[in-house]
Amino acid sequence: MIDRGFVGPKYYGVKEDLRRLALEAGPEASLPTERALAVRYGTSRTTIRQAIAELVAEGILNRTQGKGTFVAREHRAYVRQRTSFTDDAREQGLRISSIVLGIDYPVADEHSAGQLRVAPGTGLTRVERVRLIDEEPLAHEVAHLPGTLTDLEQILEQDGSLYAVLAARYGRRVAEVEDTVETSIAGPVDAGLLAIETGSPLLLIHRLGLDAAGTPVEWTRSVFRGDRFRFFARTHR
Amino acid sequence: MIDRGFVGPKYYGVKEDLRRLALEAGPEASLPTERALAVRYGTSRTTIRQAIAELVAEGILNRTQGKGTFVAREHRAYVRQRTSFTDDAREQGLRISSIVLGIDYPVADEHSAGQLRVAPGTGLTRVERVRLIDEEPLAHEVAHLPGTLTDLEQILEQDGSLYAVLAARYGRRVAEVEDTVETSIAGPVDAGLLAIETGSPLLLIHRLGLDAAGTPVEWTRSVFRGDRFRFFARTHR
DNA sequence: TAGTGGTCTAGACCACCAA
DNA sequence: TGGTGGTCTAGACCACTAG
Repeated sequence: MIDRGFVGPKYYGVKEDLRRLALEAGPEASLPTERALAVRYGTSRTTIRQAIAELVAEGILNRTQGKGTFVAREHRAYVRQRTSFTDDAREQGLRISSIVLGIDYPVADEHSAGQLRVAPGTGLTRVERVRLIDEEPLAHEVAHLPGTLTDLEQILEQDGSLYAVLAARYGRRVAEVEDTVETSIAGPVDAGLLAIETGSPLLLIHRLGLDAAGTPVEWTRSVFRGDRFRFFARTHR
Repeated sequence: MIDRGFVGPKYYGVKEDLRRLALEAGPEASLPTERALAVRYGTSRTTIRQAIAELVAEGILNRTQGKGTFVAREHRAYVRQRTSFTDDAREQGLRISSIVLGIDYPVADEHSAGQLRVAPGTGLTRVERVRLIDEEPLAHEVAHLPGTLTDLEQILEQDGSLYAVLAARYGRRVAEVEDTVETSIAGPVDAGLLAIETGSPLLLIHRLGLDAAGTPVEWTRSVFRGDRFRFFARTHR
């Protein structure tokens, strides 16, 4: 609605041109090598890499050391419409799975105690997982549960839904959830777990699950791949 | 919970060291120049810039051409708890304002018609604004309203809240909103409007406002600064 | 005008992958 | 082994800010 004449730096022109090429070439197509692009555009490889880097951050391109640079499959389709990752995904007919990285039993520090509304020093159960959709890692989650639930591990392997296990085994039903959503940047750990590059944008979501009485049942910190995930919320005014 | 030994590339060590320095120095503190840091760390300026770039993307640092690099004021405190930016901000005691970039009257294309559930070709009112908090640009919004509301401009200047104007002047009350939240990357236009760098992470939010009968009243595309904004949602299961 | 960050170059070596 | 992307260098010039 406002006419914006704009001429940016050279890498920006390259970037927009590559974006167009990627769109035409379609998913899975491979791009020329960085060195070839540098020749084609009459620039240095650095300039090409700056352009590619931003397109990777936007989820348009993927690149793998030793292999090459490719047009990403476009599917930012996953939403979080209800309250359970498992339910959401099943509803969309997606094959979901989890890798349990670890379960341990720390005592509540000041922050987690405040979130879960228990006394600092209370025993907690902490579950660290990577969530996958169609075999692709999508999220890294650390859930904090009040109490020491020592038989959680075996149960979780059967049914990937933490909420279902909490309800069926422990009688803790989540009736309401509070989410905060913000952006974050992948550090090397999250980048490795999610198979993305350091510096990629993430959605950082903190979720507090409450039972019908308003008692906290679960407090989870999750990072989701920013290029694959879309958060959905419906609010009555 | 999982021990992760990690030694990254050189720029990553510099980055984490600068992060610590920034934390110690406190908000508004100025960093040494890139050239000075290059000498201090025994690297090239390129390496220093890569470290700084990621800290800027995380909202830890700001930099301005010709001035220098500074520790950002930490305040990612703004939430969107209710349904109106104006209400949310007032509730938190923040000074908010808007700049109306333009109002025009396009006809609905296929996509906006689908969102607003009107026939393609229907007249719309489009309002493009920059939203500011404490004089700082925070969001860039383009709202689409069904119908041709030609006297909107003067009214909006008096009361910044589009929702309030829609209710008071046109009897359209928003009873429910649906938000989708995803990440995006600032292009040059958004970067200029929001006073951030190209490539900075953004929260891209699409909001559909419905009245009590479920009729769409407003459909808005917003980009929020990812380093300053936190989205909040409460959902009953 | 001096100094800052912004962009770009041409090249080097490394880490990883596939044949 | 050859080719890819990943990191890094030493330097150049430009655009912008401030005194």
